[in-house]
Amino acid sequence: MRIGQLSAECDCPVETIRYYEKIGLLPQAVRRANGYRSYDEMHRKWLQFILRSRALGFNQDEVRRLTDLAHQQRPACADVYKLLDEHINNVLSKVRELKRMQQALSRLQAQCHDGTLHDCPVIDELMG
Amino acid sequence: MRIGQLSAECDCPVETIRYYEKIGLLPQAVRRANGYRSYDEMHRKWLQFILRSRALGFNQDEVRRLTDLAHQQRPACADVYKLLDEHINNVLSKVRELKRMQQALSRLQAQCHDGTLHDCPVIDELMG
DNA sequence: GCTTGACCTTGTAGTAACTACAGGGTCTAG
DNA sequence: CTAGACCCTGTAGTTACTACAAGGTCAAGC
Ligand SMILES: [Zn+2]
Ligand SMILES: [Zn+2]
Ligand SMILES: [Zn+2]
Ligand SMILES: [Zn+2]
Repeated sequence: MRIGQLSAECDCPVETIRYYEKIGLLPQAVRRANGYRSYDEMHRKWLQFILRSRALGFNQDEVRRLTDLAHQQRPACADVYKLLDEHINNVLSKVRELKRMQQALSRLQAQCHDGTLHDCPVIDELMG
Repeated sequence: MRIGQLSAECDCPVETIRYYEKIGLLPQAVRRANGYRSYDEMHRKWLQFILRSRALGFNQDEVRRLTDLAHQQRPACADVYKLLDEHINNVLSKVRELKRMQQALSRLQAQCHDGTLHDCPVIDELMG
């Protein structure tokens, strides 16, 4: 399988695949005589592993730790559990931060009275 | 007021102040004979305006639009209202995305059974 | 046989919003 | 007169990609 087909099957840009290889997340592709990268099912599995992890919000360092764990013959559940725990806490604190913003923003927006005012109090409040 | 004092008063790193000036968010500081930047109350107001906006999650482009509005003699409430509306929607969609992640992560974590297993099913699920 | 087009290669530069120096100048206190 | 705190510019690093530029490879069609 060449990179284009892997890209299509995993719905992941070719540049991203090459990038993951370059930073050592994805195992090196086998090279054909003409220099083209060649992939097999194993590569596809790893790429999907990475993509699923990214979709769950893990950053590159966390994905690397996950792949390291996955490379072990018997991945230690406790390690995975801890990694998930830390990450869930990160996600939850981002949610809290965004909700705080959203509430402050909605409170500000209410001062506009549907935008019918001619001199916006929001600007005044931001100026302090 | 020199940059150090402004930095201390606004709790904002000097580098960030210089950066905001460079990208044109903050009005140019007046220069003293020795080349040092000199600030007055007006600058402090604008810096705080920017910092408050950033704390509400507005990106640089949005902050620029906000400062443009704030520079008008009578800021149009409707414009501010719309800007807030768009931004609130961005924030809400980020919240939804993060909640989706958090739920998926918690579901995965539950499969670990408190990390007492010796072969982690999370890894298997991520591999697909 | 030759060309066209899709595909592949590398390497570099750009994005957002800063942050961290390196290498140097200025000013005040002891 | 010198140590230390402050200031200057400019460049490079961060994250996680994305977008070229410049060029090589290969199969199909004329
Ligand atoms: Zn587990
Ligand atoms: Zn995380
Ligand atoms: Zn308003
Ligand atoms: Zn926004």
